Amino acid sequence: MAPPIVVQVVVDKPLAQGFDYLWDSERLGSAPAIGQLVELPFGRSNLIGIIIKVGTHSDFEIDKLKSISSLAPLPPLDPAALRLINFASQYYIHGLGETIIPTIPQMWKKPENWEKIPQKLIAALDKKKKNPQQEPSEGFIKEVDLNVEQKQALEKLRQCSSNKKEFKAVLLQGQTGSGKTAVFLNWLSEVLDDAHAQVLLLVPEINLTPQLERRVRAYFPDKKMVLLHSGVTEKERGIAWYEAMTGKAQIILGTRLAALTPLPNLCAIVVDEEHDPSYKQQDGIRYSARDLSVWRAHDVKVPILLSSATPSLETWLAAKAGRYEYIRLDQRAQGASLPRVHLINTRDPQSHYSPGDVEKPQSKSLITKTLAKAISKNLEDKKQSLILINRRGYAPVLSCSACRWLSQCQQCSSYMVMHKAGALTKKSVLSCHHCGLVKSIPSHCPDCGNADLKTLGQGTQKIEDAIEEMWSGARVLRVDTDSSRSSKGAEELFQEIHQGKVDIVVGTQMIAKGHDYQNIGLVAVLDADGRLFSQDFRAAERLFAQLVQVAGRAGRSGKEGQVSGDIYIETQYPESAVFQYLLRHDVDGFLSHTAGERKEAGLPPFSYQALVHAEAKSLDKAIQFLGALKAELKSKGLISIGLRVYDPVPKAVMRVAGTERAQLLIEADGRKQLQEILEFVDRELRANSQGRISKIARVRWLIERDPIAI
DNA sequence: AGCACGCCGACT
DNA sequence: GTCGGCGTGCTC
Repeated sequence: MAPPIVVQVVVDKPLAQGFDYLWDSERLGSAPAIGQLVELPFGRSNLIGIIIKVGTHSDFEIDKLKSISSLAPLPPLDPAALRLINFASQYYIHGLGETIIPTIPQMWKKPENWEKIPQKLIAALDKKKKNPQQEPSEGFIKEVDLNVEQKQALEKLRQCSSNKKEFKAVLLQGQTGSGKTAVFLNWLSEVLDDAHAQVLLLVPEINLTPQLERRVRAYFPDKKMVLLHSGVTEKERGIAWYEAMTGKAQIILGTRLAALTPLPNLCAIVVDEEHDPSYKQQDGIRYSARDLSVWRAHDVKVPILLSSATPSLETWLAAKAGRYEYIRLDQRAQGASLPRVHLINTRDPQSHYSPGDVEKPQSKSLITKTLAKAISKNLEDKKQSLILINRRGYAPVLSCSACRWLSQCQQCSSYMVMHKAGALTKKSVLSCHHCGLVKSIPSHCPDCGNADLKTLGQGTQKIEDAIEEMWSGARVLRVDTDSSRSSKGAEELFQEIHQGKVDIVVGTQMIAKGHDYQNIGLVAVLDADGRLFSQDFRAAERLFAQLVQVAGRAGRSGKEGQVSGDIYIETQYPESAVFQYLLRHDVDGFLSHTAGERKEAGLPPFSYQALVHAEAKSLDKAIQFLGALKAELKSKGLISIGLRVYDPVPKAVMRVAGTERAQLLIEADGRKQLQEILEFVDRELRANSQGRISKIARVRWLIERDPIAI
């Protein structure tokens, strides 16, 4: 008798090993293959798993092995997809099973569906074919209509992709309005000349997909495009993923979660706004979709284009050093010019209203005199204004005027934010943005009974009120996650701006992303300083990118030709580098300056970092746990030259929803050194844990490679 | 992770 | 006497 077939599978549990099962070819009706999705009995439940090994041997006793119970009606994940997942698992120190299974859409994870899926799939695809979705298409710029600079960029890109089967990373750097999208879509059109070619197009957030989707449709009306992002329904996502992994879809447009989709005929990757922090996943396996995509392009030998107006320091330095191809677009296409940047020094009394001022508003103004004048002028010119304040709610803290009471959250080490009544909540409330706790507003101070409670600081709601009061005739719209959740969807709010139904928009960073408005004459940024002096060394880099992005919203080309807008930034520190480089629109100067600082301090990208996160009932336990880990590393002689292990510290927001959080920073001069120490840490912690919770003191831990916020 | 097994305290 | 607390160990 032939020896039994043994397959090894991985499952979605925080377990490092695979598990062996018997494969009954007769019952399952086919031979096993690596990458196949199967159902299996596990303990006393049934799970799904992916086959990672096929053979006849097992380290486990063969007659104690259970059998694979069923097989998904799905081709196996292709070898390149498995290599990518395997790399992600090793690089980010995360179990293979819990890396791979979460990338599969829900629809395919239910074995009870498997039998009926084939018919359903055929029906769904048939229906789509009969009623092709008619999205409006727009923004199609033919190659002949590109400007000289764009044509040169396109030519360079073509050279990069002309040698079939060669890896090439390209940075396409150009300010908003320089026509980066038109360049890469024209480039992709050539890549897509091959009828089977697949291209992966990544965008940071779903907000950005509708506009890009319409544009891609305009370029490729005959190509099959699928969308993969969190806004797509489970069923659609299951079908889109299937079409991508079987090579039926040519264009895969999505957010970071699309980066791990198996794509058997992948021929090019584009990462739009490559610097954007939302490419970094912040829970589960904390991967960077941009970094993984670069690895993937290298692995399957295809070109990858990274596009941005403000590249990440990592990418910019790689381009400068010649490791990446460097293509620049320095002109604004279609004749638009750069917005004028104005810094308003809020320490300067001249900026504020003084008692004698004629137009002095009744109440204390939240907006400086300079900015108020500019907004009035902009209203007269019949232009829209965008006011940015990166704080949701009415005020970030409520305080007692008599004692020292502040609206501290009971479960978190942060303050509860005051939200005024609106569609979302019937009454005004205090809300914690960390744990989600909502409380009614106390009428008296809980500590001293004083009835006079005051708000400190301001959020979008308070600014909205202030603006409505100052410009009573103007139509004001607030756009933040609260307003887009309660009344209308974000897309609908954006449409109102597009259609000119609004004069002044008040909102969070949300309004700055992706949407190109045609009639914005003024952009104001209130309270940008909060992020200037953050503990996080990347804060300035992020602030700069955001400011350049919002500045780009002003002064896009109007129908009448050249229109340039103004951007006003209120700050107490106009002399700081971020603002000074912004004033001159000097992206490269800022990056060069930042690179110098980082190099001096030995920070990334001149070193490599990882965090060990720890969560426990008490801060002491979390700190002690990390302290013991550090001591262990020291005693084993693992902290060698070029490797720094810092002391464990409480996190910036130390307590969330009642759990205390701490972290340990590990920094290495080389990637390999970091990999080795992290593998040791993982083995050590796993040996003393059940899952990711330590046996002693019950501390939940997690390793995070290349953290973007410290 | 999720779940059963197991060994000690305060309840019908 | 037993219900249930969570420490410990296992899942092929």
